[in-house]
Amino acid sequence: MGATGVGEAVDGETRADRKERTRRAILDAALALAADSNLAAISLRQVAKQVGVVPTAFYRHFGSLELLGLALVDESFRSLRLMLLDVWRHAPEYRDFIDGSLPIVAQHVRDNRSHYAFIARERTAGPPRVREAIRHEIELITRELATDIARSGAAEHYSSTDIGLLADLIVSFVVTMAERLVEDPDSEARTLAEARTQLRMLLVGALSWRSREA
Amino acid sequence: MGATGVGEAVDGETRADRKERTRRAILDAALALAADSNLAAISLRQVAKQVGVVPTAFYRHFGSLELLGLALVDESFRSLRLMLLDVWRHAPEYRDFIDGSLPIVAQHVRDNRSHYAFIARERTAGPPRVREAIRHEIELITRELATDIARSGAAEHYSSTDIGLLADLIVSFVVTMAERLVEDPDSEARTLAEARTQLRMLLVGALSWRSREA
DNA sequence: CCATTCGGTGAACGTCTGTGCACTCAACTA
DNA sequence: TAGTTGAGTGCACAGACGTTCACCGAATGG
Repeated sequence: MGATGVGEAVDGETRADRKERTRRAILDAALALAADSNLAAISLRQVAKQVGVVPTAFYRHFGSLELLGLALVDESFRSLRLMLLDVWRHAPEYRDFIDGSLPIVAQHVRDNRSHYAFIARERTAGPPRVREAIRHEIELITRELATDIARSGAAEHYSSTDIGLLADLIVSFVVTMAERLVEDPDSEARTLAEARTQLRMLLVGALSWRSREA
Repeated sequence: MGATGVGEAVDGETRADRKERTRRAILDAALALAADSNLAAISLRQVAKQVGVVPTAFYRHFGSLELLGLALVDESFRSLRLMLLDVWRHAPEYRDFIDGSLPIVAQHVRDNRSHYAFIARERTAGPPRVREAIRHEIELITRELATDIARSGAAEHYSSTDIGLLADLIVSFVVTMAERLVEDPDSEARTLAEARTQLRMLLVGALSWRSREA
């Protein structure tokens, strides 16, 4: 609960190293503090205290809490995108796209719970610029999924517009699933099993659907 | 931006009436202030100032901002449930469940934007008790939809467990759609058109799906 | 080795926060 | 009509807030 203690000098540490270490401590502290409420409700002074540094030192790293938030969004999605590359690289070798992908996503949520919790909260309740950044990142992922679906030929009878809508449907669903995994980690197995069935309903169904005029 | 002005006496107004009027003003002020951030980020004093009342007067109506939040959840879902009764009462007379229901939901979101915005934010970022209250309300609605689907016989080959999952899938989707309508009211027509197609993909597909063993 | 850079310090400011307390005075009740 | 109730007041407090500024001292680089 107290200070993280970033103050002690470490041997053989360059000045840039140390700055990076403090920066990390600030990011982690903000992530931890926001977990009990949200970014807009925490204070620069709380973050500084948690890090074990004087309030004004904060400004050496971030101009404001909002900019810190944008850095956290960046960090979260950098990791998320690496995971998705993995999912998409491995997807073809699975008989079932669903059984292959969902557990990987769940694993990533488990390993990065605080980041996902941050995204889930700030996506709807964060400062406007943070919300916008998150929305944009999710949109990029949706587009990638759409081109991937098109390339896979799994939806040959879909118009490209409808492939986009299908991708959006899937991404929205996975976002909802991730929110639930974050909110109640103890029910991961059940949440995952249910999501598996639901995604099957959605896909088995959707793939029998045909694009038609508006 | 300034005070709402609840101070002036009104003729022929009972004491209870006046208390209720102030209570309403507090609820509205909190709703308006939270719109620019969220419940956990606003202060009792801001609310009081907005209402045009002294800070301590707040306590005559709510023990804390969190309890005020629970009252707003209650109010939001009371209205929402009335709307759903309407949807479900009228649903059978529409050739297409989707075309009948979605516009009614969209209309309700438009007419109660601040309440929906509040729910969308606090659902993931609110105080724990508020989050829990919202989660519970949504779960109740999901259950009602499930019994309604079962009663309609539209999913005869579904197990009751899977009907529950289908209902959850639909509710989650509509929640996502409502979030988007709130976030970007100007794109209502497009959002609605896309949601229509997506729900069709989901349902046309899902209804061709069959329950099987786990 | 000397000058510079810069992450972190500590005091100070004006403002805002939640909440306690004693109060008023119009609406209510008996 | 006399007495009670209770929504709203006004003041006061101690603490937290963001931000400013001059300052330090170790790592850095010429």
